[in-house]
Amino acid sequence: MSGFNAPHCGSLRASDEGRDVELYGWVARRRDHGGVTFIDLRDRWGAVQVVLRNVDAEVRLEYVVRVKGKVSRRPAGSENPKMETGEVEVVADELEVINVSETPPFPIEDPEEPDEKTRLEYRYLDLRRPPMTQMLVLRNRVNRIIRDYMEEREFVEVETPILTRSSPSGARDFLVPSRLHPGSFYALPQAPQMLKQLLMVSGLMRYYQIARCFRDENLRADRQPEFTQLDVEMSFCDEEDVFSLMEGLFAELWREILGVELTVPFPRLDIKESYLRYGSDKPDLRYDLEIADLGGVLGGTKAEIFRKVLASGGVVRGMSVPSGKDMSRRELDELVTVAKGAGGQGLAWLPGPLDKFLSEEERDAISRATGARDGDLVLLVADRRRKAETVMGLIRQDVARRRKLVRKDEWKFLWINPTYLFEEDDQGHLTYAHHPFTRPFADDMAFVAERPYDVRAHAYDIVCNGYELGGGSLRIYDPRMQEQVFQLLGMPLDLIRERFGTLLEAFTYGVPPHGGIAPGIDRIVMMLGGTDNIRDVIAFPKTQSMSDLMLGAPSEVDSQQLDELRIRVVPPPKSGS
RNA sequence: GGUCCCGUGGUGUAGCCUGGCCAAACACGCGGCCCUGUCAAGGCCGAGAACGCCGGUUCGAAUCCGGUCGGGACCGCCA
Repeated sequence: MSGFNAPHCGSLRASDEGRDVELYGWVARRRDHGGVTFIDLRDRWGAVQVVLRNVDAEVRLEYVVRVKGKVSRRPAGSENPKMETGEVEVVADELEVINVSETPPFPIEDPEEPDEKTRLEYRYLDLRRPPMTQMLVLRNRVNRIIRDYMEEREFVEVETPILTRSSPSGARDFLVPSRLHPGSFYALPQAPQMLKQLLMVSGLMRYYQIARCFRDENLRADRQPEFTQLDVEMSFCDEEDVFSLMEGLFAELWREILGVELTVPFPRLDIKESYLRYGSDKPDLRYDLEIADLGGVLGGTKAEIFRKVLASGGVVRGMSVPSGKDMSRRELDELVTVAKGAGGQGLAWLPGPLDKFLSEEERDAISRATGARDGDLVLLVADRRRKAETVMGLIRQDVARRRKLVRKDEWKFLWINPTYLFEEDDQGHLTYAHHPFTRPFADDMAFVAERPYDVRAHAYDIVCNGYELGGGSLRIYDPRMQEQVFQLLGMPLDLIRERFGTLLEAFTYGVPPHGGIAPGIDRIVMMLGGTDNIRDVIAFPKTQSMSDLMLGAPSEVDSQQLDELRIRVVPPPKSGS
């Protein structure tokens, strides 16, 4: 028996009328009328109605069956416009149950989704649900379009190792112990960053890879410990080359998959402006809410809370909510909870309890700065700059969602560019915002000693509808500039040599100017598939606590394996003791 | 490391705030019977959960409190 080349259940159409077919699939639904029974037979391509009359067989949901019969046009009036195959049915004269099925732990055909936990435990059944199967197919189409696009432009896909060495980006590594070198470990790649730059030294000129990356950091709805990037690096390029390459790719994906024509080039937004106006480095521009800095208009305020914050170097930010005066106290309290949940002090609003602490001139100035009109409500946050921005950004999202201000049919792509070379770490020290090979604006290096935080970098993120879809930069190829950056960072020579030695040495043998980018494929598929859950676009994902509920990973291993690796496990301290 | 939400038959929900009428309701599914044109088929009958786990409060807890485990969202973290 081979059903491999059998016609697809989901592909039968009126034009197939009269064909004798043999179908293989799963029983998706059964409608037993006594004398006649209908089953919907499902395969990867869809489902078709099979008519069983005088066919003797016990069929239940999810049984695997073979059906022999004739494709017929359905009797007039009984067509089902809801099914792709609804014009036809297969009149069976033979039905074989190849395998029976237990009642599945959740219904395969129900549009209602079961609990995430159950889905992940029985992932193979979850993937049998048609929307999930379709998501896998979609992801495959995305990969294929990407490969075609890159190949057409003469990029070469190169595979890089999974067992590698810690790379110069800031996340925690996953480690793999070495049996032959006890006490030494491989690291799984956070990204093939250094290797793709080495390939530029190799003269490959145009590299790409659909690359698996691993980061041992805490998860979010759009973050998994292992994820896939379209890793790209190119020689002799400038930013415009990277931008137009990517704009072309996204335009192609959106056209092919959604039939949507994106407007290119994408707009660009300075990272500082993005934080100021939207409270985020990945703003969702499908709604118009904008944040204003109120430090200027409140410079001389007598209102204690604002005065204090400003005096200690903090900021006051405000945002007007159109017709927001109708917001209930309860709704405002919920916003306060959002603010506090993000670590903020709270949230104030105008008009509101604060009115009496502000002069009329101040209130007018706030209205002007935030663009508030009659009937609008101004939300205010006072805090350290970073915190105020985070809080305002979350409030902005929340307000947009609850007031239904999001224009759901829009695709708001933009580049976050330029960005800045350095940022402040926890201790207030200078540190690199990206990675230490990010190329600064050459002109800005003139004032690097005086105003290091104002030095712009040739680095960019691509953002769509509030998601960061990828980021990259042009890299430093001038050894003197590189040395200068390391010096500014105060990195000791031996540390530099240890972490970046290979790359720096390679750069002494003729390095071309180069740069790249790495869009996240999982998030791209999320956008195209219309889901906000990254687990939906990964066949076998992990939970928020990084468990695989189906396989039971991670698991303990037997002591013999540990002995071989010369590893001893120190049990975690009991909590409370 | 922190904050918040959730955990009730196979599945999805209700009940929980305002303890007792809840050995727990509804729908789907499941088992049986009837039915030759349905398509979330229909009709009748039936089985199935002491309410994640542990402890406490109380005369009495699915409902209140504490802890714990698991899932989710977010902050920190992470490109």
